[in-house]
Amino acid sequence: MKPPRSSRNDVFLRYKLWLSAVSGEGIIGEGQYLLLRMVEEKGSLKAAADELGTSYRKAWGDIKNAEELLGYELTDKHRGGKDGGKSVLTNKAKNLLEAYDALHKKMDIAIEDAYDDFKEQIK
Amino acid sequence: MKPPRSSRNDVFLRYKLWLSAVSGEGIIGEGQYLLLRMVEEKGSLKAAADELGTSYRKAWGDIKNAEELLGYELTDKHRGGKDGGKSVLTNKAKNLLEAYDALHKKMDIAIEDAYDDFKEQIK
DNA sequence: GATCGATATGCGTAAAAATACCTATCGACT
DNA sequence: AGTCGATAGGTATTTTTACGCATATCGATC
Repeated sequence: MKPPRSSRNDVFLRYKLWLSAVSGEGIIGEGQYLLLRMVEEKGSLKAAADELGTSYRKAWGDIKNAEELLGYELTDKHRGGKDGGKSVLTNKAKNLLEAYDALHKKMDIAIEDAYDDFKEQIK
Repeated sequence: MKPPRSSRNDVFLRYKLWLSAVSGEGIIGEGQYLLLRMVEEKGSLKAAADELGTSYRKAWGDIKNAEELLGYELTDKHRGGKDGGKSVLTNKAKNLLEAYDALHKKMDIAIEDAYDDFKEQIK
């Protein structure tokens, strides 16, 4: 019995989805989504960055950038205290993440549907 | 009468869709799609690259890369002759472009549908 | 068989994006 | 009041990616 002939050079479909400003500049993509979710879980930006294996500098810059483009804060930031400080998601941020989640789920379903037709068409 | 409050920091949804190899390496994205369509129209890779404002070198490299990953030729290439040479899309390439088109249309519809819900959810 | 222009490809350079480094500041807690 | 660790942010460095340059090759047409 022969193996399917497309086993070696098989193609896959990938996509990226992100929020952008009118300028085209990216605001929230997969990375920022994960970062914000991690902030939510860890309670601090530093801990989130460490956990994701990225630098604090980048994480901080990404969030600041997103906040500037959105025009509102994504995290409530606190310095000082025994633990040095903390970051907590704003309600708007939580809302945004939920919406992003829902959006991504819909797109995942759409692409899965389309993928079958696509493969049929190119074979 | 007040303008809608989201006129300045409005957000948009953007997405990219591409074919990738198992390795994750990109094969065909928007750029390659346009390039191949232009080759189809112009009958030569050079003319296509010129028209799109990119270099022949890059265009050639992109197509070669895609062909290697796919495991088949996207263009029939001819050197010599009065016009120096030409490139013509293979049937497989035409097929692929059609499938890519259909896929993109479906995704455009899906994202348009999801966008309304998204905006409602974050406002 | 000489010509001409597109295909073919290596390689050096430049532009851009990501990452790293460093130093300051804040404030709840002890 | 002193400490500690996270937030804050400027600047340098590295890595990646694209672009440009140069040069060879091919072959239908004349």
